[in-house]
Amino acid sequence: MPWEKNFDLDEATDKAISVFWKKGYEATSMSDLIDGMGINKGSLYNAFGSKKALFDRALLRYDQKNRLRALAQLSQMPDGREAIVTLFDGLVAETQEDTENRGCMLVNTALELPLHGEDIREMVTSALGEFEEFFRQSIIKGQSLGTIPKALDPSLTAKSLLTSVIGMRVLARGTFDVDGIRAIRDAAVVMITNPEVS
Amino acid sequence: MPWEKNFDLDEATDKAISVFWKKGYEATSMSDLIDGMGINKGSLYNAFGSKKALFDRALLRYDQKNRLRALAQLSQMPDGREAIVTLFDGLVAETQEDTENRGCMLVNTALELPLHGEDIREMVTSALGEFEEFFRQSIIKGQSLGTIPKALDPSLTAKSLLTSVIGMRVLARGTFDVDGIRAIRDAAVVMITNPEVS
DNA sequence: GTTAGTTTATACCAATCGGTCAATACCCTC
DNA sequence: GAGGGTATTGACCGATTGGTATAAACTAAC
Repeated sequence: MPWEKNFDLDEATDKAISVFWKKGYEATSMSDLIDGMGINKGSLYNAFGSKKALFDRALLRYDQKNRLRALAQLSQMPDGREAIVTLFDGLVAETQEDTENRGCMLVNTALELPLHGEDIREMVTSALGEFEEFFRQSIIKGQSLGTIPKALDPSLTAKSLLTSVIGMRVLARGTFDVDGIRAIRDAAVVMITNPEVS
Repeated sequence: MPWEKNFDLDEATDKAISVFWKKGYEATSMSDLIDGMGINKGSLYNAFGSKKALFDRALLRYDQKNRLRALAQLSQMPDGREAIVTLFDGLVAETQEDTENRGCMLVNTALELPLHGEDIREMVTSALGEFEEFFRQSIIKGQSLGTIPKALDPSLTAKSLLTSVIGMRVLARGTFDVDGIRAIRDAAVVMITNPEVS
C-alpha cells in the first residue's frame, strides 16, 4: 500500500480562505493561491480539483469555523438579549482586529453571488437563513425573560438585525472606522432594549 | 477644421455602468465592455484612457444619476419621516424591478473597496456619508414635526438606517426575495415610528 | 475637394489566466 | 531493498487579460 497524503488539507484550506477572503473569487488568481497556500500548482489541482472547487471548500470551512461555531455557543446562553449583544460585541472586536479590512467572507460572497453557481447561492442563503433564525429564537427567548420588549415582532426584528450585521460588515471593508461600527452595534442594542419607563 | 467628436460619451458611460454594475470591476473584461458599450476598442481607449478610468467615470455618473438625484428630491419633503419611508419604498420597488440581481453599484463597490485605489474609497465614503447625513437631517426634521419619536438619537439612528439600506442591497443580490426585502423596509419604518399609545 | 481629425476594424503585444502533464522524488508495504 | 503508488515539481498548454498600433473608411468644416 502507498503512503498517505502528507500535507494537511485543512491547513491548506485555511490558507486558501485567507486569500479568497481578502480578494474575493474573481480577483484571486491561482498564483495568489499558490503563493498564499505555500503548495505547488500540481498539488493544488490534485488535492482540490479546480479553483471553483477550492473556493467552495474554503467558504464551507469558513462558515463552519466562524458563523456556525459562534452561533452554537451563543445559542446556549439562557438570555437571548445577552446572546445578541455578545454577538455584536464580538463583531465590533473582530472589526477592530481586522486591520486589512477583510470584513466577512460570507457577506463578501453574498455580494458576489451573481458570479457564482447555484451551489454557492444555496450555501450563502442557508447560512444567512440560520443566522436570521438565531436572532428570531434569541428574541423570543429574551421576550419570555422580559429582557427584550414584547412589542417587537420576532421575525421582523430578526431580519432587521441580520441586515445590520451585513451592513456592518460591508462598512467595515473600508468606509467606516471602528467608531462607526460601534455605533451600529449601539443602534442594534437600542432596538432590542426596553424603553426606559420615565 | 475637423469635426467634433460625435459619439455620445455619456451614453457610452451609461452602458459601461450597466456592465460594471452587473459584474463588478474585476470580473468585467474589456471584451465585456466593448460588447456592452457597442463601441470599438480603439474608441474606448481613446475616449476613456483605461479600464480603471472608465470605472471611475462610470461610478461617479452612477452616483450622480441615482443617489444624488434621489436624495435631492427627498430632501425637499417637509416631513422627514415621509422622506425616509418614501426612500425605502423606492428601494423596494427598485429591487422588485431588478430581475438580474444587480443590487446597488455603490454598495457593490463598497465591498470591493480593498481592490480599488484611494480615489474610489473617497468617492464611496463621501457618497455614503452624504446618505447618512440625509437620514440625520430627515430624522431631525421629523422629530420637530412630531412624526418621528424624539427619543431617537439622530446620528445613531441615521447610521442604523444607512446600515439597513446597505444590508438590504446586499441581500437583494440573491439571498432574499422581495418579501424579505419588504420586511427590512417595514423594520426600518417601525424603527422611526412613534410607539402606539395603548 | 482638400484636409484635419474620428471612428472603425484588425492585427498585435507581453503578461497572465486557469488548467494539464510527464518526470521526479518520495514513503510505505512487503 | 525492491516494488508500487502517491506527492511534488516545473515546464507547458491554449485562451484571454488589459492595452497599443496600424491603416482604411468616414465626416464635417474650410
